[in-house]
Amino acid sequence: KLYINTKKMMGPVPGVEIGDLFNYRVELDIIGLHKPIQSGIDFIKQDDKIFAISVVASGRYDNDVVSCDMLIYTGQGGNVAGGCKQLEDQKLERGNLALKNSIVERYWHEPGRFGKLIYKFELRRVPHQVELTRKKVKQPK
Amino acid sequence: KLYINTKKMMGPVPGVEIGDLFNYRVELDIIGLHKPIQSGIDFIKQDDKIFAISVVASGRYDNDVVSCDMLIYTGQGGNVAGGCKQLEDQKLERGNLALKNSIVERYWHEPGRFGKLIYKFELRRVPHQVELTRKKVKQPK
DNA sequence: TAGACGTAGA
DNA sequence: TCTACGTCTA
Repeated sequence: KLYINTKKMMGPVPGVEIGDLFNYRVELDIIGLHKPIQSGIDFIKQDDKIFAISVVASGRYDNDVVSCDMLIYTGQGGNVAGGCKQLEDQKLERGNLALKNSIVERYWHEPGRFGKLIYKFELRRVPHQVELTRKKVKQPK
Repeated sequence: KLYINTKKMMGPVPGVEIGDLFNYRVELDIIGLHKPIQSGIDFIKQDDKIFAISVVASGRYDNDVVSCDMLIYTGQGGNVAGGCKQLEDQKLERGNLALKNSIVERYWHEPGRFGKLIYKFELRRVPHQVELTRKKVKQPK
């Protein structure tokens, strides 16, 4: 059972369970799981500081799933409009800064495919989190 | 009253009246008024030739409303991904070619703001078409 | 695979 | 105003 959430908040989203599958980003927006329509990192401001509350890894970026418990998440920024090419170094701002301030085990930056700096964030599964079970979902045409 | 149309066709779309207002491009898609989600020119292929069946002028391009009966519609192409900058000459292909093949009074090309060629298409209202009456619509937040 | 008059939020 | 792990069709 899903609820409609319009406000951003930290912590789990009521009605969403581990393994839930979605077809479109706007679905995440509607149920409040991840509000940005395109951006991969959602964050909120608290006490003049920003904190990440959710990330999306849809496969568009070169993330690295080290194990079922660890994900190396690629930072944002530096891309030309429309994506594809890294034209500038990524900076520790916006989503990248929010990740640093909150849920990240460790982070660093390294040169990417086009020689520009890319931030990497090591995300770890919550200890003893219930096991992921992929639910079947009807795919669009 | 609106109908759901899934097939592209020439001519008027049942249920759509002159002056109807829409908030989102996807609405045009759903009712079959204009299928492309982003592209401004929709077209179909007939007898190995493409013909334009609808255009969208949402204000993003530098169109020129000469009068309530004439619109100078800007062609497509040459833009960097994400829009904004004209990097190459537009070509007489895709939507531009489709417009040339169908509903256009006359067309030409000229250098745009960035010195690259831009196609212009003169569109004229159907003679004695019923007058446009803007309908009130509730705007999103 | 690339092109396209998108969309919402910071 | 600019960014952003979109989304569809040709």
